[in-house]
Amino acid sequence: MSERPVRVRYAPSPTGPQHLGGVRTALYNYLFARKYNGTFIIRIEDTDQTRFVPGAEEYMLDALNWCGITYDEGPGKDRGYGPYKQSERKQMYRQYADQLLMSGHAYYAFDTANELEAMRERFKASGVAAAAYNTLTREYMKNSLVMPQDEVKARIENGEPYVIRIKMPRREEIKFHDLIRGWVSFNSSQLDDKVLFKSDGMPTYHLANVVDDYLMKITHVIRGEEWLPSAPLHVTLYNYFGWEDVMPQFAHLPLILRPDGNGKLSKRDGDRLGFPVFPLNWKDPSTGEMSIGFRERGFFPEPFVNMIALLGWHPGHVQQEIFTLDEMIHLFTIEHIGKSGARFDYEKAKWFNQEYIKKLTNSVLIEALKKILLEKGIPVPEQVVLQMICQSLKERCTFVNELYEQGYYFFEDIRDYDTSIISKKWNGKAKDHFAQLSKELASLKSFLVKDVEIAIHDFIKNNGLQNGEILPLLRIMLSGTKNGPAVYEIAAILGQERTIERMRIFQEKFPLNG
RNA sequence: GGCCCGUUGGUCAAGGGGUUAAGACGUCUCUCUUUCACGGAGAAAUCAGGGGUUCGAUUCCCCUACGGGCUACCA
Repeated sequence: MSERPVRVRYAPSPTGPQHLGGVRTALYNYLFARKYNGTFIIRIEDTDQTRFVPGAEEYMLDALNWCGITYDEGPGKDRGYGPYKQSERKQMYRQYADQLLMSGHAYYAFDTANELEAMRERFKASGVAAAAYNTLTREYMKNSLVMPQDEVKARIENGEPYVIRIKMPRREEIKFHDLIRGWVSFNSSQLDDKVLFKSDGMPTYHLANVVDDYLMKITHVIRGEEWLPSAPLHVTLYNYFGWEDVMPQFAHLPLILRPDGNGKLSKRDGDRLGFPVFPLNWKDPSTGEMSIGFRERGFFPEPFVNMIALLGWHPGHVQQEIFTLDEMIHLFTIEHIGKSGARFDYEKAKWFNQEYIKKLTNSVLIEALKKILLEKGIPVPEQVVLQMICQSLKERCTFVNELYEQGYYFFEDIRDYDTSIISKKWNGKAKDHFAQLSKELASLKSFLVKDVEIAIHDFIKNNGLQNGEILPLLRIMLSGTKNGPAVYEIAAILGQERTIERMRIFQEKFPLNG
């Protein structure tokens, strides 16, 4: 069976926006498929209509698209194995349930929700280990295993609601080899008779999943660790159907944990700690509540994907952390996926984005900056100026939007002045010096960074001054802030006219008490 | 509670019977720049605990502790 062409799938259910973990599962499937020239399939598992959230499916597709994770088969891309949405495959599942019914591996059950609840209470009270519908308890319940044939028939004909449950073997060891965890074994006596087919005519995840994986010729099931406990059920299903020889190999991924405290990462953590957990913005259709996405926060897809890939996977000996998608495809192996859950670290996530920005060509940044300015209705300076701004700011930015936030004074008037320097250094003597410096700057024929730098240095030297007497104040005059690029760069970007202008405005605003 | 999975610095992690136990993020120090950032040089910080096996365990086995997942007519 290892000779079968690799076919893997990412199978989300549209019950809400997918977060980091979902994207990572999709990514690993994608990397695996690409690495082995296989097929990456997306299948929508929407068998539970009650939990359906409008927009969730589109969101997932958009998010994957943003990440550059492309799929070969899936919604809108039928290659003969479709449809790829379980609600559209509804009619296909019943026959498989019937097959199990016929072979005695499944049975009808008529218990109501209340009766099930009562049973659980009863067994819990009597101290029975597993208060579940299982090999022990099923003979006390209302099902086709204990009812006379004609009663079963009558109930069904009367339109009484029923479910179809799997009949788990009594006491068998069920083991399978997990690509990440090695051999994992369960005793069937610990497992319960899960519902395969619901009273609403839809299969449950378990049935649909196994049937679809079989029909779609899936060779490797790469999914979250939360599925590990139900894997023996799936293995049993493969056995009951007689599909052992084409059973996919399993790989159960460790979970992504919250940065602090206990438990897995959730939307709440993002809200509480102030970072995104979703790839894109998500507006909850029922509450209208908006959650910020990595994209909107200023992440580029490349570093986002890079970061997420390394949360649980590492290429081994390789002394490298920044990878392109292609590099990851090349290096990816399931063997190098870790076994333990990884805590999400937003600081590290930011680092990936920052590294990416530092390596970005100015032209890409210029486009991004232009977009921001346009959105804000701010006049866009000429290309050379944008070029200079990006060049000076790129090493200071973690996110693109900081190009604007940190350098807003290039586009708009100074909002406020940092007074700590002013109160310390702005005095009568300084005022005289700056009046003089202003004149000298105004007389410059050329105002390139280098020209400004030379002029200022000469001025300082010729007047027997210290850098500290001029530079910090000039910086405040031109930008209002203590931080930022070299003053000469700021001046050159502003241009001669505006530089002089800002020096003048400053003197007006801070006339030294009268 | 039961079942299953896991445990190398604060975080991501490499390694794997004999090593000074990599690297990165973060933190701190110094340096560059009279700013911030970048860059450069350093520092602190790890094999959960206890038993085995072995000449020798971080590495293999068992137990305990801790963490996590599952325990629905949800996926």
